[in-house]
Amino acid sequence: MEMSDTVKPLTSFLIEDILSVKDGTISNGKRCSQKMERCPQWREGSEDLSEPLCPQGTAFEVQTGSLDTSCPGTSESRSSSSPGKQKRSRAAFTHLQVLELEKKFNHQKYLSAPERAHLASNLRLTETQVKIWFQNRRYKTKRKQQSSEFCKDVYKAEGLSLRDELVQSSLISSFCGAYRCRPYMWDPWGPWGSTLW
DNA sequence: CCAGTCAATCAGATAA
DNA sequence: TTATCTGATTGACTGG
Repeated sequence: MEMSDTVKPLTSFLIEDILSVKDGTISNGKRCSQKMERCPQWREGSEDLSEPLCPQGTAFEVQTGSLDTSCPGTSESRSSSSPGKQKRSRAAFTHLQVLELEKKFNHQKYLSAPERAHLASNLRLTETQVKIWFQNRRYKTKRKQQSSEFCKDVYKAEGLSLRDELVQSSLISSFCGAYRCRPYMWDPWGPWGSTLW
């Protein structure tokens, strides 16, 4: 189960991938191209943050009404079923939004309220979305770091040498098995590895 | 009390 | 269909 490094994640969080998008040429943008289909606002070569950036079908549309509703959500039919229990919606941030969020996160892991508000308005996101994004981002980063440290510790504790291929492979496979449901915890290249520039 | 954080989990979207 | 990614939710905790 190779992770992000040998086979890059589909939604690339690699800053090099993200940055390579400038001039509108997406290096590996399978997923991006699909997002583009779903979001007419995302156009190639669009670096202008003044234009509408619309997360898709976010629940915050309902909560705040602050988002540009001109962009259709992915699950506009969600209101059609079970009136009592609203189906959870999931925004699909545009590539540009993620790019800017990543750039900001690269500089600072925590945002003050004014900074968050500014970024949110720049990206046409709600402050809550920006807050949650940073929250998730920090947590994911931390888990990655912890998993790699755990991996190192296992090798140390077991006194394994790299020659012990048999033991090594079984250890790795058991580790991978243990984290099958948490693939982001597996990063053989280190805590900040390739996902963190 | 409120707003923020982390940690864990849920669940939608999509690639394989 | 399954695996993966990731935005959103929840709950416990903290500081002002």
